[in-house]
Amino acid sequence: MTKVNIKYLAEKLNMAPSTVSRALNDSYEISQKTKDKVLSLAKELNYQPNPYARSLRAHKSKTIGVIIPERINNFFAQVIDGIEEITQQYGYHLLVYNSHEDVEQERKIISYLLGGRVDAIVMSVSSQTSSTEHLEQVQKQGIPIIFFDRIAQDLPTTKFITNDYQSGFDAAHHLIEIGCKKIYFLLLSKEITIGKERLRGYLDAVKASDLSFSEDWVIHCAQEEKPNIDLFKSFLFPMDRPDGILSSVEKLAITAYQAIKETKLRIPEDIKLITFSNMKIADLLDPPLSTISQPAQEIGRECAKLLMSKLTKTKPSPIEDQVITIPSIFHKRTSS
Amino acid sequence: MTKVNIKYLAEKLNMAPSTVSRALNDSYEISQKTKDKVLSLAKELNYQPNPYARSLRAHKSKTIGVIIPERINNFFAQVIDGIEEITQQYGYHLLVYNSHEDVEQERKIISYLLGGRVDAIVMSVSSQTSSTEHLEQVQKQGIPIIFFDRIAQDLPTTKFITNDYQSGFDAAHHLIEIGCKKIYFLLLSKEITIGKERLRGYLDAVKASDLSFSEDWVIHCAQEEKPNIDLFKSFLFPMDRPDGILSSVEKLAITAYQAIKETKLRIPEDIKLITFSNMKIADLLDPPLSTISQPAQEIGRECAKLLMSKLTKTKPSPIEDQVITIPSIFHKRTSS
DNA sequence: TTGTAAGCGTTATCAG
DNA sequence: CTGATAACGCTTACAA
Repeated sequence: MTKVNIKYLAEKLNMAPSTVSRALNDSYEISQKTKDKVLSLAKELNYQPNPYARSLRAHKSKTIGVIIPERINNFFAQVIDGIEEITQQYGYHLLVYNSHEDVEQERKIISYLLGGRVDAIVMSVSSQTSSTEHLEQVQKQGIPIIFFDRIAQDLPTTKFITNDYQSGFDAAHHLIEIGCKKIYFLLLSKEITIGKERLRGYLDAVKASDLSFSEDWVIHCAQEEKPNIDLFKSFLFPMDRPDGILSSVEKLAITAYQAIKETKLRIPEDIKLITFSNMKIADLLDPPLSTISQPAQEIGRECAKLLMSKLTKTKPSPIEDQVITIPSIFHKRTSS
Repeated sequence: MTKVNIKYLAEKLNMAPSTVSRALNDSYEISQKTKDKVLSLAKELNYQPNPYARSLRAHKSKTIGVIIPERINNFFAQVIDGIEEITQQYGYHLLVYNSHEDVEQERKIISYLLGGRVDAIVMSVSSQTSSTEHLEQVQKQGIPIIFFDRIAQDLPTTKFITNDYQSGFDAAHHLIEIGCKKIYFLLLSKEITIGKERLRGYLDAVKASDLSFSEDWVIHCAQEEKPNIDLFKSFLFPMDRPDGILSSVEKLAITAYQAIKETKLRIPEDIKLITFSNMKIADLLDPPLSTISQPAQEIGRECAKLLMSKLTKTKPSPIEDQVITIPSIFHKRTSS
């Protein structure tokens, strides 16, 4: 475990460390002969530059922090794949954190990242996140932070979302068109923007129809599966049950499927269901599940492209305060 | 974007940087009064230590590198959650990389990690990985590396796996018991250990029976979905098709479901199917899919515990060369 | 109990 | 074209 560093190479070669450094960085002011000597020894001894010395010197880490609220979720996995696809082309690394939908965790993670560990942050906020002081902190420290999907609306930065309002509207409208009279909306949290927007679309569609909407059509769900199962069964069993469900996130739709199975109701005959989801196997469910799927990889790529363009520019321009919308796609399947 | 560092604090407080440093680190040789002053100013100015300066000095990064072959996969997501659960208790960070089942990518990632960027690596090798020079490199550099699930058998280190042989045997045995006469085995790659072990279990079970086993019962699949669909249909259509399938990984089982759907064969009447998988919603598939599910979170936790115990010890002991088995669980559902 | 100084590995600046 | 030197922010002997 000999530590081969620039100094060591320099000694071996009878050169100054600075010369070695320049040769390694292919500086124009070094002769080809010297470069060759240095490179070949470096290769032979398997020299690897110390990233932390570099970071310390350069004040940048070539590392991006990614914070998601849930890891076991295709959507977020796809987004990260998209981010990585771009960032790795620029030699950037990804520090990935799971906030588990918990603001406290989120705050802690943010505080870790404040010391310059990352050059930028891309995140989707937890469903509990209402106050955004901790996120403002990040900006104050001069660390670029951008959001996707679950965004912090008030922070002046770029946010990537899908057309949540329109998708919510369209999905609800579709349910109405195929004959649903009582359509429930499954909401994970009223804090998060996507929930709000999807809900708004749903509400507008329902209210524009001649259905007799009532506030209790909007179901405020828990994070955990157990209470949700009970909650869902409580409104599925009675005679005045809904005949349509629009779920704002995949997790709740899965739970709904389970609850419906237990009630012996049939999909889509007795109850129709649509959900926002990036599940690969919606086709294979019983019955195939209608989904609104988000362009997850693309969202990730766009986030990364934006950051890379900002970070690799010598004269850094600030990140614009804007919302960029990448449309989702509705996949009609048997469940609706 | 004022950079508040120790020097800056020291100036403000009229103290030496070393005093501030010691106070921040709660050194016993600093008076309570001084500590209070330092801490309060640090808090006020929101001081965050520079992790890279620390890393450079301490020769450790408090960072673990995680390499997986696929991110959109519940198993790996769960493992990472398990790892993070433990490492964050110790203040460690996770650099996560996706090799996309590609050895070249894997090599590249490893080379990034060689410079001391991480204190240890936990990984699952790509299905293409046969030679392991690049992994030996890591050990030579003195960086602890451990494996889970897809292991590099020959490297002297700790590997966490599940009882792949036994599970393969049991699943095949189960298929035989419920009447299958011709059981195909879906193999992703003959390079990876889990494939080999699961296959070995399957082979032993089949050969111990009175089925007329033939080599072509073992299907060597491609990485991509398209060719696999065609491959599967090519053996599902003929009269002498199999009546049982054991899939060594989730991805192939999904593809098999799709192919079977297209052939109009019925599961489980015409063909029975079992797969290794950590899918949450096997229950909701049509029909519910029998799975062998691995204790993913626990595997992650165990990997992390081992590393943490090694890394946080002052007198570091080497990582033992051993294979630790954590058993999988068979969930019988309708598909078998 | 506090201060001084050196060094972790790199690279930019300034000389030569 | 190459060498010496300083500095990034932090910690730790060693001094006081």
